[in-house]
Amino acid sequence: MDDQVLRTFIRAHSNMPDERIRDIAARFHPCILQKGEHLLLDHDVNDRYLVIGSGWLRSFAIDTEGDEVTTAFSGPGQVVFDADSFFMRTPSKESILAISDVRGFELSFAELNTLFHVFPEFREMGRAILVKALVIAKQRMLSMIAEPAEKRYAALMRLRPELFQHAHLKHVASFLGVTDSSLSRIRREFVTN
Amino acid sequence: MDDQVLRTFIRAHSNMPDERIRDIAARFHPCILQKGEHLLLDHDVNDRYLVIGSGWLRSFAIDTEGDEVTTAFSGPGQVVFDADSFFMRTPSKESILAISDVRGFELSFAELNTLFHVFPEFREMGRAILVKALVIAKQRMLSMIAEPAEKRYAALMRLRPELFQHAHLKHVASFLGVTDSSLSRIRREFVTN
DNA sequence: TGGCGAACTTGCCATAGGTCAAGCGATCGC
DNA sequence: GCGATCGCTTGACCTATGGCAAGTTCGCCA
Repeated sequence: MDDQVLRTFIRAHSNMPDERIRDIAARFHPCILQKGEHLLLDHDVNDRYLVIGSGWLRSFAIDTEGDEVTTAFSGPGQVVFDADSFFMRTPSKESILAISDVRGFELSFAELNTLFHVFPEFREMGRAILVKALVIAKQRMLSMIAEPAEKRYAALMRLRPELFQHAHLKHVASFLGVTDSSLSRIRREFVTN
Repeated sequence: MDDQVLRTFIRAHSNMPDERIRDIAARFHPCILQKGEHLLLDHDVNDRYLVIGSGWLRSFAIDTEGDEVTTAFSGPGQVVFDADSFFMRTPSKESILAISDVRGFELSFAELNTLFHVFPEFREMGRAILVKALVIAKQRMLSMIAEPAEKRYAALMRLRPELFQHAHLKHVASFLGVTDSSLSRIRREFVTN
């Protein structure tokens, strides 16, 4: 598979010269997942740092009631892994599942660390990605606290409309922090108004 | 001021030999803040990476309604800074305020980066701290979605009881994602039961 | 092609939590 | 020492969202 997507990804998160980007991209391995396959299973140690070329994945945790809570949807041009498990080498508290056929490029923890060591700019990029993940988590937190479900839905619709083409509404619902029934009612308002 | 707290902090987040820890600790500058003083003001670029020796700080953002939402309380032995602003050199979306007199040790962005460069183990520690912050944000997210306010309050009471000695209840309320009235009612249940 | 199950919707009712305004005790400035 | 202010509580009422169960649509597979 062509690693154009991968190079674009690296370029988007750093400002390295193209040659350096090519060197780094060459270290990744192609990865293929079929719809329904897991990239990571709850309780395993995450050892796959995946940059998505095509397809979508869903990350989710199990809450105290035993219900799934979707924590992320990831699509083309995004990286997906559980930072906690991956970097701390601990059993993961979430699972990551392919919700369509997926193609991409991946690295193991050891490989990523080697690259971090060899290319300081790539290490910087790694940090920037962590910081961005943190920003996203904090923003989601804020909107959970301060915005009503309807506004959160509208924002998601506006910012990530493609997501609705690939994910089931009940998973979008748990991502938004509402039940599927409530999401259904919210959507009705949007259609009729 | 004695930098014992600082060395304990470094030891808690890495496994460097004591000598190395001493070298690193020596690079920090003492920091003193009076109650009511800001460590960081909304819209400024955060350039202070503070390890708290004594005292408490509150981090908060302003929501779309213009109301404060408390995003963190930080006390002795914790580090406080806005990762987004600090590492990305962008205007901060939150403020950090001393809610009691504070003593600690700080580094600027430039100084931290120099240390990261000189001591690879310290750089690892920096990453571990980012990852831990991300884990905390995700856990809070989960409990926001899956737990009722009463359970979130009970958990906070259990895990960080000291916090209630230093923070106003209305700020604890916005941290828990409820109004001060609701928190008051929740607390009543806990007293009478 | 018929039937099953999954995804989604909907109605009805229950409830957690929000809003607003008032009360109340402690603290602070004068 | 006294009024103003602040932090917190409380009551009355309201709204958003949840829980549950039934209904609908649709794709998939026997």
